[in-house]
Amino acid sequence: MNDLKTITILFRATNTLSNDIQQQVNELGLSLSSFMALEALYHKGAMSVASLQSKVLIANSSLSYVIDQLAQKGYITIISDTHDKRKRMCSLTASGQELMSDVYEKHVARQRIRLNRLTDHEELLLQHLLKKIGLD
Amino acid sequence: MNDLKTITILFRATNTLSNDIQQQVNELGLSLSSFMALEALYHKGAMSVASLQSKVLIANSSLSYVIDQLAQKGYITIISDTHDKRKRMCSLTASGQELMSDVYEKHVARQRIRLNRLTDHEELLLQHLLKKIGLD
DNA sequence: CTATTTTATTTCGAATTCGAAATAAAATCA
DNA sequence: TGATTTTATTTCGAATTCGAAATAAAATAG
Repeated sequence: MNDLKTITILFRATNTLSNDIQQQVNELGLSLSSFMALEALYHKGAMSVASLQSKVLIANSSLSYVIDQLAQKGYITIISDTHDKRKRMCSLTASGQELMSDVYEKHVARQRIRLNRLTDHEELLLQHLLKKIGLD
Repeated sequence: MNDLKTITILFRATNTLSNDIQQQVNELGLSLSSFMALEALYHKGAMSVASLQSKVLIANSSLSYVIDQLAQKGYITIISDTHDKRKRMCSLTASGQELMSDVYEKHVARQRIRLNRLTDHEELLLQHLLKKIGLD
């Protein structure tokens, strides 16, 4: 192997999936980044901005903007940590919870249709191969 | 399988690779999009804006901006097609050619280091699996 | 205990990105 | 042919994104 065809195919696959998700979440008035932030909070519960950043893979300056948007829409609250005043904890509001419980199952169902083109064995294999090249 | 872990891993891997490439091409004063456009022209030769768009996977309005930047830097020329005046053909200038022949091999070498964590067989398998979920 | 370094986050300005509307030329239709 | 539709591309304004600098609090060092 001496070309970058794999990268082309990887980028193209990611583009297809993320466009599809983006289209869905845009109907909720959310960007993909915003949705991923909500998703992290929905599954892992309240966390600091830095923790959230490590989950959603966007620059810290961008994340400030994103969480500000989400707070303005009333989906999350951001409060300073009592013990470490540098930290600000993000958590879903009732409205954010409600949004995600309305929407998340449909999101999974829709994306699973695509992923189910693979057998369980193939899907695990794909995960394994992606992890190998995705580290660092 | 009933979760979206695969998508998380896919996005994370793509993020890692694209950040790495981005970092390299930023040193040349190029964005990832600009570099991908140059790459397409370098390998497939002159083509219309629409053809280029199908290769680089960015919105048409964004591509207008990108090729304008590249033209301003002197890496490409954009000329109207004589036969179909709607079309505008993009092609590398001598300077653009020179840039890519200086830089492309290093780019491949660097990315191959990462991809070579996989055997040839695994890499072909990864391509196969990604194509399955990447269609549409 | 003060000074320095590290960690957490935001602000700022600039670059990039997008969708929708606009423009213009080619193709098709009636 | 003239009218309409389709195709190719750009322009516009707004949203998102980033990197670098700024801010502020905690941790560490001397």
